[in-house]
Amino acid sequence: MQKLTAQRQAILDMINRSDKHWEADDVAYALKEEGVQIGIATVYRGLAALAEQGLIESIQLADKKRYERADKAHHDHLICTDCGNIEEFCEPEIEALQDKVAAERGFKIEGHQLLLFGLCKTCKAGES
Amino acid sequence: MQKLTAQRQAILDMINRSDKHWEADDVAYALKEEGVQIGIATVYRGLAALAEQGLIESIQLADKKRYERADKAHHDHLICTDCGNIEEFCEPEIEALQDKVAAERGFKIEGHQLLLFGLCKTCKAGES
DNA sequence: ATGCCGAATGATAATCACTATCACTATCAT
DNA sequence: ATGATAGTGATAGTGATTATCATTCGGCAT
Ligand SMILES: [Mn+2]
Ligand SMILES: [Mn+2]
Ligand SMILES: [Zn+2]
Ligand SMILES: [Zn+2]
Repeated sequence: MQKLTAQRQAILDMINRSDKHWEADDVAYALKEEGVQIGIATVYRGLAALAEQGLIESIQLADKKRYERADKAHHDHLICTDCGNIEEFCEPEIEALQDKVAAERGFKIEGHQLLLFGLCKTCKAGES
Repeated sequence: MQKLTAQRQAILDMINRSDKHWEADDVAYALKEEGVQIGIATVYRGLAALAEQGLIESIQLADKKRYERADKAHHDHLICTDCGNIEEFCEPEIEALQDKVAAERGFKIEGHQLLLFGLCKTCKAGES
């Protein structure tokens, strides 16, 4: 079974003290910054282990995974294709409709991913 | 500008004559099967070019891209985590709510991706 | 305290989908 | 024909992630 080692605790603390959506490299770099020595493979394994235990959340973007705190209510994401900023939103009506769609087909939902791509307010304002 | 070469026409025909969600390898293999010789890089480039021209649709799954016919109305996907089967659904109310969420934030939507993961009817029935 | 065992670590090799490079070819306009 | 432009295909490279493997750590039974 999974252990909460010093390295994993350091990763968990790092993620828990911000609202960022972290990628593995970011975590490794930030830990190195504050003097925690940890191999990149250990970061990947730690993130996977913590997510599996529900101590952090993971979201799958196009190419890479991001991790965030697990102590927030469920939400989905708006991703700015210009600056990369990620906003969060919660829309219970959408979730309910997803359940309806699945129920109609005899499909048992285990999870979902809703990503809205486009321009955030700031980037939209600065368009040519 | 983009040309509709013989290779790209072959890719397009292959995709248009089925309802599958193709990955690049599948297309390359199927073409080889029917005697069309085409390099894998050309398949990747052809798929990207056809999608850019709107002649086929692309969806981004966790790790790899899939391509499908473009002559269907917009829809999202239910993905069986057991057998890999992909079902389609269309739910205008969800699309409308997405627009509402974005509008509230001054976010300009350029695209979205909604994936529902879980067990299809068949796989749900055969669970232990 | 000592030894054992499963899990974790970290350096590094490997994987996998995809993209870049590059020499060559096909197409089209003059 | 000539040149410009885009495409092709073999292959090398990329980047995120995972596998390998020798070494180390953390309990726990003796
Ligand atoms: Mn989030
Ligand atoms: Mn589809
Ligand atoms: Zn932005
Ligand atoms: Zn299934």
